[in-house]
Amino acid sequence: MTKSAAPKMNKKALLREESIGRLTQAAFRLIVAKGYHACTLQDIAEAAGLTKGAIFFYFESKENLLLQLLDIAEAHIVDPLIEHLDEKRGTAPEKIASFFRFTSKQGIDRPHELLCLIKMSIESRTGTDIADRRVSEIYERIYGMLEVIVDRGKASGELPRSLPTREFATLVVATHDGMMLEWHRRGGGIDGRLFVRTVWQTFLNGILGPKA
Amino acid sequence: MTKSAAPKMNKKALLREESIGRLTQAAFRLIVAKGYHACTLQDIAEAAGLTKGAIFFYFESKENLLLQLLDIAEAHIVDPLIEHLDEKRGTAPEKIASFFRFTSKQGIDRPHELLCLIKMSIESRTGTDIADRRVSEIYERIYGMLEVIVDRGKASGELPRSLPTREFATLVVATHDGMMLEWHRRGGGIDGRLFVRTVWQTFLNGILGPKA
Amino acid sequence: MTKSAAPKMNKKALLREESIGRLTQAAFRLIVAKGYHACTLQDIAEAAGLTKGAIFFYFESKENLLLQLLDIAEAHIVDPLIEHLDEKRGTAPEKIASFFRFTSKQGIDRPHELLCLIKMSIESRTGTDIADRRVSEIYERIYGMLEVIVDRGKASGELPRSLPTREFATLVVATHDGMMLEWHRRGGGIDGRLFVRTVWQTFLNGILGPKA
Amino acid sequence: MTKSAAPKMNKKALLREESIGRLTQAAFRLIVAKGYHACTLQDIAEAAGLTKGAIFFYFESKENLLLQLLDIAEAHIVDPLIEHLDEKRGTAPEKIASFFRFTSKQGIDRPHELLCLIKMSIESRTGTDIADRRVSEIYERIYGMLEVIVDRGKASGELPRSLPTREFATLVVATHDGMMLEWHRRGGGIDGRLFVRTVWQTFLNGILGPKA
DNA sequence: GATGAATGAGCCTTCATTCAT
DNA sequence: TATGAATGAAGGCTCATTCAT
Repeated sequence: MTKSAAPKMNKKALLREESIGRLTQAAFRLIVAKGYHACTLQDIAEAAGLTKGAIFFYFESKENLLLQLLDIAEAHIVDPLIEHLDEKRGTAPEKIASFFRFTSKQGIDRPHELLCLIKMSIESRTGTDIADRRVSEIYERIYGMLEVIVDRGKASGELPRSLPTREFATLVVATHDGMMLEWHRRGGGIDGRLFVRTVWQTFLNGILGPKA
Repeated sequence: MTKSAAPKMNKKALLREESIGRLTQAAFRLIVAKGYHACTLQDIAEAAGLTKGAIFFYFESKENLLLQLLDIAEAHIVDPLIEHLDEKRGTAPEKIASFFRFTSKQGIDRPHELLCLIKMSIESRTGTDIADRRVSEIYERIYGMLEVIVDRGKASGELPRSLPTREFATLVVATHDGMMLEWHRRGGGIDGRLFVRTVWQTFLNGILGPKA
Repeated sequence: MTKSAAPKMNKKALLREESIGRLTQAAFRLIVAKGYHACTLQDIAEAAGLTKGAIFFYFESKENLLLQLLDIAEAHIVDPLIEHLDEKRGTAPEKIASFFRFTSKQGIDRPHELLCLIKMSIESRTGTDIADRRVSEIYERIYGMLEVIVDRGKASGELPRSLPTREFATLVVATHDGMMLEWHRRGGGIDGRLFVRTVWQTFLNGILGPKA
Repeated sequence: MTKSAAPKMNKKALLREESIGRLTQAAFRLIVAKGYHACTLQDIAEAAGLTKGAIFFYFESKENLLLQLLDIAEAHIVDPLIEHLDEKRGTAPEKIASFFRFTSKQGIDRPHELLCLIKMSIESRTGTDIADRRVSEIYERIYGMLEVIVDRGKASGELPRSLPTREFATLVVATHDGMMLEWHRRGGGIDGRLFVRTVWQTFLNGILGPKA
C-alpha cells in the first residue's frame, strides 16, 4: 500500500520510485557497513546498479542523501516508537520494556535504518554540519520521551525517587544502542532473540528487582 | 616516572618523545571527535603544532599512526584491565562490577584512548584492512576474558546456569561501550560519576537482584 | 579508417577517442622528452588540454597509462615488424637489413612510440614493477625473432657459423636502439635518411663484406 | 696512490675521503640501476651507510652530487680516452677500433661510471638544467674528437670520401652506447668479451671490408 | 531519467632541503 | 663530522560535483 498509493501512477513515477528505493537501500546498507565518510557515492551507485549522476539527479548532494536517509529512519522507526509508547497504557517499567521490545523488532525488520541512525550518531560529534544537528534532533526526541516516562514513573512511585532522570534515560539509550551495535558486530555469532531478551530482562531486573 | 625514565636523556630523544606525544594526543582527540576517515593528517599535525611531514617522519602512514594508537590504547587500557581482573579475587558478579569500575576510571583518566578504541570498533565493519583486524583482535581479548568469568561464575553457582554465556558477555560489552559513548555524547549535560554508578548498579541488580 | 571505423559513432564515443588520443600523444611526447619519472601527470594533462582528473578517468593511474602506451607501441611497431619479417622471403642478411629499414620507417612515422619503448627499456632496470616486466616482455619478442633469423642464417650458410647468436642479436638491437637515440638526441643536426642508410649499410658490410 | 696522495693526510681528511667515496660509489650504482629521478637521496645515503644529511654536507644538493659524478666520469673515462687516441699513431680505422677497445675496457673496469654517463645522456633531453648541459658538453668532446678522426681519415684516403662525417660519428657513438646499454641490460645472459669483439669487428668490417 | 565526461578541491604521500646539535 | 628532526613544495590519487546530451 505504501508503494502503490496511487494506483494510476504512471510508468515514469514508478521508475522513479524504483530507482530512489534502490539508491536509498544501497546507501543504508553501505553506510552501516563502512561508515558515512568511508563510503563513496560510487559505491552506492554501483550497489544500486546506477551511476553517480543518478544520485545527484535524485538527491542533489551526498549530504542531502544522508538527510533523506535520516528522514526515512525517523519516519519508520522513531515516529512509530513514540506513537506506540504514547498510546500504550502501563507503568513506567512496562513502557521501558516496551521501548526495548519495540525497537528490537524494528532492528530485526529494518536493521539498516536503525543502525544507520545509531552509527551516524557516533561517527561525528562536531555538531557543526546539518546532518549532525539532524541526528541530535532525532535523539533529543527519544531522550525527551524517555525522561517524561521516567519522571512520571518517579512521581507515581513506579520508579525509585532516587533515580537520576537524565542519567537514567541516558543509560536506557546507551544500553539500547550498545546492544544493537554489538548485535550487528557479532552478527553470526549470537542468537538475536536470546540476546535481546537477555538485555531487557537484565535491565528490568536492574530497576525493579528480579520479580518484575 | 614512565616518561622521565632516564633523567639524563639527551635533547634529541626528548624532542622526539615530546613530538610523538603531541601527535598521538592530537590524533586521539581528533579521531574521537570527528572519526578516523573524516579527520585529516593536516588537522592532526596542526593540532600538534607540527606539519604533515612530521607525521610521516614518525609514523610512516596514516594507517600506521592509527595502529600505534591502537597499540597504546591496548597497553594503557586493555592490558591493565585484564591484569586487574586476573589478580582480583572475588565472585563473578564482583568481577563484572570491577570491570565497569575499572574501565570507567580509565575512561575518566584517558577518555580519548578508550573512546578511540570504541569508535574505531564501530566506524568500520568490513574487516578487510589491517586496522580493522587489529581492533577485532583487541575486542576478542575482552570477550574472551568476560566469557571465562561468566563460565566460572555459572560453574560455581554465582551466576544463574540459564545465563547464555556468549550473549551475556556481549551484553556487558554493549552496556559498557554504549555507556561510554553516551557519556561522551552528552558531555556537559550529565554527571559522570553518578551516571557510571547508575549503570553498574542497575546492571548488577539486573543479574543478582537489588540486594547485591 | 582505423580511427573512424564507425562513421555514425555518437558524440560521447567521439569525445572519448579524441580525449584518449590527446592524452596518449601528450604522454608519448613528454615521456620521450623528459623521461617517465621526471614527467608529471600535470604536465601531460596540460599538454593535452585537460586536467589530471581526466587521466584518472581514462587510465586509473600513472602506471596504467604507461602500460597503455606500451600496448600501443607494441601493437603499432613490434607486431607489424614481426609480421613483416615473417612474411618476407629472403636471406638472413636481407631480413636484418629489412629490420633496420622497417623500424627506421616506423621511427620516422611514429618516432615517439618507438622512442618511448627504447627509453623505457633504459630508464629502469630493477625489473620489479609491472611496467618494467612489460618492457622486458616486448624486448624478448624482438630478441627471440632475431635469434631465429640468425640461427637459420647460420644453418643455411648465409651467415658465418662462427657468429655467436645471442651476442649478435644483442648487437643488432644495440645498434638499432643506439641509432634511434642518437638520432633523437642530435635532432636538427643530422640528416635522418642519410644517417639510417649509413647505419645499416655499415652494418651489413660488417657481416657480409662490402659487396653485399 | 690516487687515494693517498698526501701520505701525511690526517684522520679527518681520510674519513672525509672515505665517506665521499662511499657516497659517490653508491650514487653511481643506484643511478645506473634506477635512473636519476627514480633514485632518492635516501636510497643513496642508506646504500653508503650514511644519512641524507651527509650528502648535503659533502655535496650541497642532489644536482650538485650528479655534477660531481659527471666530473668523475669525465676525468676517469673521457679524458684518458681522448689522451689515448691523441697519442696513438695509426690510421683512422685503427683509431676507431681503439675507441671501442679502450672504452670497453673502461666499461668493464668502471661500468657504473660509463653507464651513468650514457644513461644520463638519455634520461632527459630538455637541455634546460645544468646537469643536462654538462652531459651535452661531455658528449660534444667525444663527437668533436671522432669527427676530427673521420675527417683526417677521409683526407688521407683511409676512409671513403663518401662517408658523411657527422652521421658517421653519430653512428660510432650510437653503436658504442647501444652496446654498453644492451650489455648492461642482458647482464648475465651474454659473454661480455665475446660481445665487445663481435661489435667492433662487425663495425670495422663494415667500414673497411672483411680483410681489415 | 540517467549517463559519461570532466573538473577541482583536497587528501595522503614523497622527497629534497634546512638546521640545531 | 654527521645526524635526526622537521619542513614545504609538489606529486599521485580520490571523490563529490557539474553538465551536455
